[in-house]
Amino acid sequence: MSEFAQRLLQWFDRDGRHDLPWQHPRTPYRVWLSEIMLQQTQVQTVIPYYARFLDALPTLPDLAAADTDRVLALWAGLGYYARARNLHKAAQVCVAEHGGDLPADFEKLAALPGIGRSTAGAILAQAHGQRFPILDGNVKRTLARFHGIDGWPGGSAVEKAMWTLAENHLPDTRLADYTQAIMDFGATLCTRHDPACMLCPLQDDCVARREGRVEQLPEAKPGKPLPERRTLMLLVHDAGDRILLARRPAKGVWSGLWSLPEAESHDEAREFLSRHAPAAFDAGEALPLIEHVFSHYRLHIEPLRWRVADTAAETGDNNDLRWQPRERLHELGLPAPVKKLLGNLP
DNA sequence: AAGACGTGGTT
DNA sequence: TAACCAAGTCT
Repeated sequence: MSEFAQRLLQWFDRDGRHDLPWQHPRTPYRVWLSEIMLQQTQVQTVIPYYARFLDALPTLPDLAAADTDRVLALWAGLGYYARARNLHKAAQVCVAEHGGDLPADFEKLAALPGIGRSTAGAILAQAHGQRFPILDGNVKRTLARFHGIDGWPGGSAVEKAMWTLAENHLPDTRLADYTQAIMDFGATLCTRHDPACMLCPLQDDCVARREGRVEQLPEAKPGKPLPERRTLMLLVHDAGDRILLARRPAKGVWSGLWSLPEAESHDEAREFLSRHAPAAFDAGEALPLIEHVFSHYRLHIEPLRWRVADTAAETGDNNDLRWQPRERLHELGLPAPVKKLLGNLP
């Protein structure tokens, strides 16, 4: 076994994390769910979502049979909602084509929506002990430093080289532990800022350490200014404390979630109101502005509120609009700023 | 290849 | 506070 893997495994046995919720029991479904939730998301954030999700949908067939709105409600707040839609879809494919189980074959696994090369490797290694590498942010940071690799790891050339290195470092045994070990190593010791090099089992052979470039590697993604966008959010509620919600379109941000109806202008808002809540004829009450920051743009939200009589509680045959009782908002997935806005409503 | 896709915490 | 960061995948 390579010295690299040997040292990581020894470090893991003493200093790794052995009590994460998805480690006991380490079934394919539980590992899969954890890997999807953990994409671009930290352990501390995931844990409460993971527990709630698994409690509601304990098995893969449960997930496959669940209503989409229920799945999105369980995911709401975690972000990157395509993960939830793909998870749901993949579960249905597993039931339809793989006997209700996640396939234990790399090609079949990676063909499922939401499972890329790294996640497929993570599942096979952790749930089945198969010998596949992963290449997540932890591994990229570890390899960039250990080998002194320049360039942003998101670039294709650097990433390709790193896949090869990741593969070459794999041990012949203990693949589940090794996979967890290198993630724990990156997450708790070889951290982005202030890594604990003094405690590092690889410090003697680390190129970045030797060259004093630990804080400089890996190179950051080339930055760009955030574009700004704005929208009006129309908060219409009736005397029965029902709130008019609109389903987000299939394309774009928050797709599939339920949110407040939006308009680009006050004229457009007035037009929407005249169609769906004709009792609201005044200008609407301006609520405090909200600034919501995404990874790719900054959104300025101008919320406007109308109170209408409950006679307005009709949406006709429009499936993308509904009057939702306030006490049943938790049954639907709402975007974080919308959930916050409705939760803070006086 | 580069951008879309969330959110909350840290610096 | 603005910028950066965290267990990627899809198009």
